Amino acid sequence: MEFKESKEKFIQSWGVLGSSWGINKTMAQIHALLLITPEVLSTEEIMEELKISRGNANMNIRALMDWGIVTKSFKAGERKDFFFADKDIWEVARKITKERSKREIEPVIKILNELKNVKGNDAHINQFRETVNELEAFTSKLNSIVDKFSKADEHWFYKKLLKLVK
Amino acid sequence: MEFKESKEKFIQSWGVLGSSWGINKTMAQIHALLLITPEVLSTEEIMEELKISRGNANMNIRALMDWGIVTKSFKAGERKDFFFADKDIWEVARKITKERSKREIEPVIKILNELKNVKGNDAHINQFRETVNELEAFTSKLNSIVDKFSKADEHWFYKKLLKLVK
DNA sequence: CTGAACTTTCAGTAATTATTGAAAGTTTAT
DNA sequence: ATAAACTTTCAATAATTACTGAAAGTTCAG
Repeated sequence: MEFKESKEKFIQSWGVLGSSWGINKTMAQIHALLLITPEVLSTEEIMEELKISRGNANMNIRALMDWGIVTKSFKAGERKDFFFADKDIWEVARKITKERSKREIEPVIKILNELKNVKGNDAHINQFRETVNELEAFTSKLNSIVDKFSKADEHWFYKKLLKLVK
Repeated sequence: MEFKESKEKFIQSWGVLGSSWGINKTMAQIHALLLITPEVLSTEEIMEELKISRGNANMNIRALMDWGIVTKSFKAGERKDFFFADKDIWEVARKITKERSKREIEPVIKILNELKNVKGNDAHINQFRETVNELEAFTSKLNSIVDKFSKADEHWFYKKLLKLVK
């Protein structure tokens, strides 16, 4: 396969994967492009490569910076901004995990904890309470694993996981 | 908080969580409703409770059955279908994990493996190859953990995880 | 068979989410 | 201070995705 074709396929696939995990397509594609590019890229270059508008590029680059997986950089004598992606996949996974836990899992745990306190004692309320309790326990456990993961240094966790998988 | 209010909040929250993880809102809400309902429900009852149309209810119930987390049931002397959700959260998580791995992760691994073979040797191609290799390695490892998880019996894995989190 | 009870499908529509592009804002060299 | 170079914002629009409801399909008791 030609490089150009491979590159397009890679960017395309990463976009699809992103969409199915609640990350928008363009954001995932910009990230993919930066991941495979050895040097830094300007907004213009990203726009051109992905055939997207300035506004779209700007917003999604910013989102990637908010997630902490893309960084702004400067070139001597140049006025515009350049960007590059953290190439360490482990680190990227950690940051994404942490961010999604914070944005999506923690608020749900909070709500589940509130809902535990519902009063009453017919079959419906009992089933409700049981489900909420189980979900809360499960989600909290999951979240604490995720948290451990997002704080661990690569080696510690990696070794543990490998052992787990054997 | 009143039961009715709690119930609505729960269904609502589960819908939001679903959306941000690529599961459609209604599907998540139907699942939430079935989870907290001790007895089986008919399509009509689900429609009524969630204020959704017959078509929508039908399609999403079917999707839940495809995922293996909702089951059709029959009542003696009644002609219509009734449904209930598997209440074992662990089991539900396993099934969802397995299904998403199959639908979303495995195809990506396949593509990454194809892309490993790109020929050439300038800086761009080298970076491309390196990124693709790392992503493939990472994703495969992740997937094998997920696979282990989806096959393990509750106890084995649970114990290991607990040790991990300590 | 027939038709009532029920389920499924799907074209049309609504709701949501993403994208554009031009205008406003900011920064910096002169 | 000015204006060129660049970035950000956001209202309008496009694209995508979800939902409705009526019609077609299926099943089964009589």
